[in-house]
Amino acid sequence: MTFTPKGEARRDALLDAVLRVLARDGSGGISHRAVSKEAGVPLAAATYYFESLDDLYVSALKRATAEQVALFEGLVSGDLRQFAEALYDWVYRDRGAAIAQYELMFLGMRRDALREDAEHWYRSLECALDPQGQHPEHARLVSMGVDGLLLRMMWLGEPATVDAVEATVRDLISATTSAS
Amino acid sequence: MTFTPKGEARRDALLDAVLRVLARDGSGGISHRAVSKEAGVPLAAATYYFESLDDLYVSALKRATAEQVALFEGLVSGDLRQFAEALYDWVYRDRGAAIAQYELMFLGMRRDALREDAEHWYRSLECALDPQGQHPEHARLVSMGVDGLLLRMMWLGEPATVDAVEATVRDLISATTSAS
DNA sequence: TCCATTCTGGTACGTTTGTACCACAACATT
DNA sequence: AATGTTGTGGTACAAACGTACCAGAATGGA
Repeated sequence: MTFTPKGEARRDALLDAVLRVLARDGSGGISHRAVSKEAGVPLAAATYYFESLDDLYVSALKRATAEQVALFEGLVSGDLRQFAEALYDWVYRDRGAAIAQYELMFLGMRRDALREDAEHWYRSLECALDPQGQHPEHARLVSMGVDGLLLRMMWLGEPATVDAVEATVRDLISATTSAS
Repeated sequence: MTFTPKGEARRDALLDAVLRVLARDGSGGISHRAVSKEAGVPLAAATYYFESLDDLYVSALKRATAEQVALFEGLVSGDLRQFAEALYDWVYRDRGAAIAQYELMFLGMRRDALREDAEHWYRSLECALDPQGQHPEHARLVSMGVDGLLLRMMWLGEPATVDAVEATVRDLISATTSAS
């Protein structure tokens, strides 16, 4: 499974397209034809670079997850403002993409091939909250809250401002500090 | 769209089948044929009682959501043990069904027809935590934590015992009490 | 330059899909 | 008993699907 640079580029274009289709139409919208059309490549390219639809699917998820993990891990620890901005941007900049990420999470629960990556993504959230690993129990509680916060943002569209997001994160953190 | 009692029973059987297929194969497994086969009725019944696949889908979600809401609302307020047991049973008794419920949540985010029900389900969690509506901000934070807890249970299989679930809920509640 | 590998893009095939249709059985109402 | 509504189940069909195939273009090392 080794490709030329140009081939690799086409492969990447297909993976990008998967994420766009996913963000636009949800997981039901994924098909060889839809993705290849979105990527602007012939149908056969999708079957040439990925041995099955499942492979295409899983590869795209792995990359999306890795990007998300990198985003979380790139956050300066303790900078709540930056953290809140990251959450805000992620959900509201492209709501479809954020929803897709969670849809993929649940897809990962049903596919062993994705489970490991999904757990990694999940735990990276904890690491962003507790980089030193000094308060694991605290991080655990806060990450639960942040997860719920993200769902609420996607769903209800609130908190609707960066400030409000930051305030909520601050509440979650300061609140659970006393219990850790 | 009114049906005879027997017709109504068949309709219900189809809705039940949707939930079973959903729990077993995920949202991608839903089709007229799969559902009718699962329900033990001919294909045409699925098209007779539901004007489209979307209608079947949406109707099943509405019922599943309503049941979930009833479960939450039936909880005796303040009885954390009972609440923890409800969460534990819901996730671990039939993990596929629990995952399906969340998959449907995300489906609801993309379909206006489901949005209202989804929000209702979501808010019923808050009501279970704060029946009197006396501490809305507190309930908001705790419900976020419980949401995250549910995801973690589905995903990582932890906390793995009723006691541990209860302890976590207790932590979430007592912790955020100080911030409300 | 030659040749083997890699990549291209069009086409084809067998399945499964959503949905429509229809002849008929069951039923309720008069 | 007659009649109109409602439910039944088999079948049909066009579309979309995953995937396989292949003739040839492009590419890179000998």
